[in-house]
Amino acid sequence: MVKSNIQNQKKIKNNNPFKKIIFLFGPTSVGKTNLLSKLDSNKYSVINADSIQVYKGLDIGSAKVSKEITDKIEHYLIDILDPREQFSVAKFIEEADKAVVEIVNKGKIPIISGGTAFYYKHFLYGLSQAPPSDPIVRKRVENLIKEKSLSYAYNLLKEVDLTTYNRINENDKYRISRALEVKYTSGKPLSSFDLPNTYRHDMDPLVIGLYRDKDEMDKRLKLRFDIMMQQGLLDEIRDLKKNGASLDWPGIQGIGYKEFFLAMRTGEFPISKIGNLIVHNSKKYAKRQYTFFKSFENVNWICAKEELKIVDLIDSYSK
RNA sequence: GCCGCUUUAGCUCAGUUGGUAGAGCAAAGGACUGAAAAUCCUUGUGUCCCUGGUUCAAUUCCUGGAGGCGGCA
Repeated sequence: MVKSNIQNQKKIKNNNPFKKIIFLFGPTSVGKTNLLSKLDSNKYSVINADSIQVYKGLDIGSAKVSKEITDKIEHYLIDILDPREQFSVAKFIEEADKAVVEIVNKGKIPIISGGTAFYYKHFLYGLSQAPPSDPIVRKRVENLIKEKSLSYAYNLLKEVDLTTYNRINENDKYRISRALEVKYTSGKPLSSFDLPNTYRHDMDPLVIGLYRDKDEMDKRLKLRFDIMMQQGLLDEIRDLKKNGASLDWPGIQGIGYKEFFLAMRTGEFPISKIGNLIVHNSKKYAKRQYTFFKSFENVNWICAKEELKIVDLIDSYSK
């Protein structure tokens, strides 16, 4: 009995679909998509880890992988949600887990690639046991802040969760809201839920971080906007508008969309100005991504220009 | 040509009743507990346009000059 249990465990371990898994991350516009298109589609499939590219109809502004590339190499978690629906890390992990199993069952190796560092982190380590967001409670907290004030909410947090209160800043509305929300839905403070600090599923991943020089990044981001315009970004925005899209749609929070919808709200201003803003916001975003990625462990940092080196690394890991 | 306003951080501008100065944006760095393309934090020495004068002390007051903006010719 005991023996067969051990054997069983061993069997599971050996067949662990999560054992071999590749992470290819880097900031927006660094050249992830181009690299993926160079890989052997019989050996690899891609799982998208980008919080905006999951949305249908947000193609050009999100710099989504083209149909050509998804035809060439299989992609998961692209176009899975309507832009008015809320995606989340939890959904990402759930869907990505399913995709991993599916890919491995096909005899291929999964590559998780995209720019959302938050998703990687929790895919690797898992989430805490804290309750998921409850829209009703979230709304309640939001109203509380509106009626009283943020500092009132912050002081409330001090009463119910001193650890979290000390950890987050008094102006961080986002996190103050979430911390209160957890308290109200579970009755327990957010800080009572520990964050895991080991990899899930006994993963032994290959983690590749792509980078590029600042000047080059800036040039690429600027060029990318021009290409988006050529591809018909304005038509895409117009279609979205026609379908009722607005700033409160989760998908419209994406850079390349929110700037247009903001401009529509505050009164028209020139496309060139919107373009400059989009490029500027993308630069700031890229910087935040680097900062987050730099905090990750076991990363093989490689310049995105060294394509051969990267492909070799992936192939030798996959043997 | 005359009159008025103006010149201070990379940009837009505060300010100092004379004791060499500070906001926003930009830039750089950082954080990240179920919304993360989100949210937030830290970092400000700069010939205070130039020149001469008054003064213990001038970016500040006065003289002259240069640039910008506006008005009148």
